[in-house]
Amino acid sequence: MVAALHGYGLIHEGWQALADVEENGIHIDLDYVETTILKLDNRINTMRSRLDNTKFVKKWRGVYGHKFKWDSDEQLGDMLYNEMGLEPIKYTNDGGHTPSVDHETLELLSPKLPLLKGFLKMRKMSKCKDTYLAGILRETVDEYLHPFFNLHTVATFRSSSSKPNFQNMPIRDKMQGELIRRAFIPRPGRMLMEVDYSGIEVCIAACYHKDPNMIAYIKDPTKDMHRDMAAQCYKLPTEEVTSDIRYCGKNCFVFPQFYGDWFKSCAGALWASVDTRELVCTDGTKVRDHLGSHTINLDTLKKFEDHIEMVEDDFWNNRFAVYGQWKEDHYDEYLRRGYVDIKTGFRCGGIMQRNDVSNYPVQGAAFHCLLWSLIQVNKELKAAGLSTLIVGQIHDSIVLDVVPEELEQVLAIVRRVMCVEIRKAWPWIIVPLDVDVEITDIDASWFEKKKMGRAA
DNA sequence: TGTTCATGG
DNA sequence: TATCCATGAACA
Repeated sequence: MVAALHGYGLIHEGWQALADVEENGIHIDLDYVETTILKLDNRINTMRSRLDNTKFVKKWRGVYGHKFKWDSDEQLGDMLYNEMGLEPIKYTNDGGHTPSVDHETLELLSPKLPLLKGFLKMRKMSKCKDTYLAGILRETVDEYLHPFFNLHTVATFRSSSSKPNFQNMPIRDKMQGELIRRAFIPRPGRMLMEVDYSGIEVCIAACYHKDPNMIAYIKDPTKDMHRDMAAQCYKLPTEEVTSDIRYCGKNCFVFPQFYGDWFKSCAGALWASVDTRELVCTDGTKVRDHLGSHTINLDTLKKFEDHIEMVEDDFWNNRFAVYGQWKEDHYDEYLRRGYVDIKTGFRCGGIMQRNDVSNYPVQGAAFHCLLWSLIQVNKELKAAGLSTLIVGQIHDSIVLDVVPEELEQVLAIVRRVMCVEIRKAWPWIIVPLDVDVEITDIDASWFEKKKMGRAA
């Protein structure tokens, strides 16, 4: 019943389905947006007055006079590194000429200059006000926001979103997530639901390289790659790995390695996280003390780098040797042919960096799983005469505005299409695909979404 | 117009 | 040889 879509057809039907999504639009609490902009404006002004009384800002104003600007990174860097004589920690991407003033840097400098914490808070508030709330307000018409979902802008054949970008609304920072996502509400009497593919890029990568150990990790629910890698990186037994420690293994080692990072960079990030996240084992031991207890091998960053170099070697030449070999073979194939193909019917050509050659086909095909599903779900919702609507899409997730009475039927459609039908249409998907579902109460905002149990 | 920073997957 | 893909605001 579900026809296989390929290449052009996928984009054509995807574009039609996303046009429906754009037309549907998402409901916005306009009163909330307007009052929150005013509130943030006041808070930012209050913070600025407070900072105006500090020696640092007085000096800054003295140096720059009428050219003083709160948001000038160049002026801030000049004050910190020239006027105050602070030691640069890292540099911007211009060949080592400009010392950075980004969040990580200011955080590290804040013990010497506590008011920098105020600048960091101000930046977060300004971002919320000027990028997100202002964008939502500017683009909202009659209480509905209609972000664009483009299929023609991205090198990997992923989608993008603009005016406003619906795909980078804050969520990692809880305060910012709440400020912005409270603006997104369901249509009256309805609920917002978000369905996302779990670990889709890892699953799709496995369809290319077919590494048996990776496939085992995906198929066996008792196995956990990120937990195991965190344990190996921090030299811990797996029972001592907390969700915080696992998070560091995932985001400081596993994903960077997949994208082509190398051990020195990973070691630095893993090492720094021990302190910045104050990692503590299940049994209460501090990870810093645990690493210190291995003084013979791990008492310095250099020794830790050596350790992570061995972990990296084991990762690519032992644990995921087939994956590692695929990366090499795949790159050689690109050098011979001058292009790489995506399993969903697209060709990436031209001059590509080594990492791009293995990353593009995975990123593209992973998104196409979401796109294929969105097309089918959209069709089935219409065919069944349901009033539930798709109102957004974020690379590996679909956002729906759900009529409560239709919830069970919608869930059945979504799960069948996303986990079952897609594998019939695309037999090259050789691992199971799973979804996570989050949903709000009736009339509750996007911020208040909660995980939904499998039973429901 | 290009750079830096901040936000997401 | 050295972390992938985006959008967007402010500044110079």
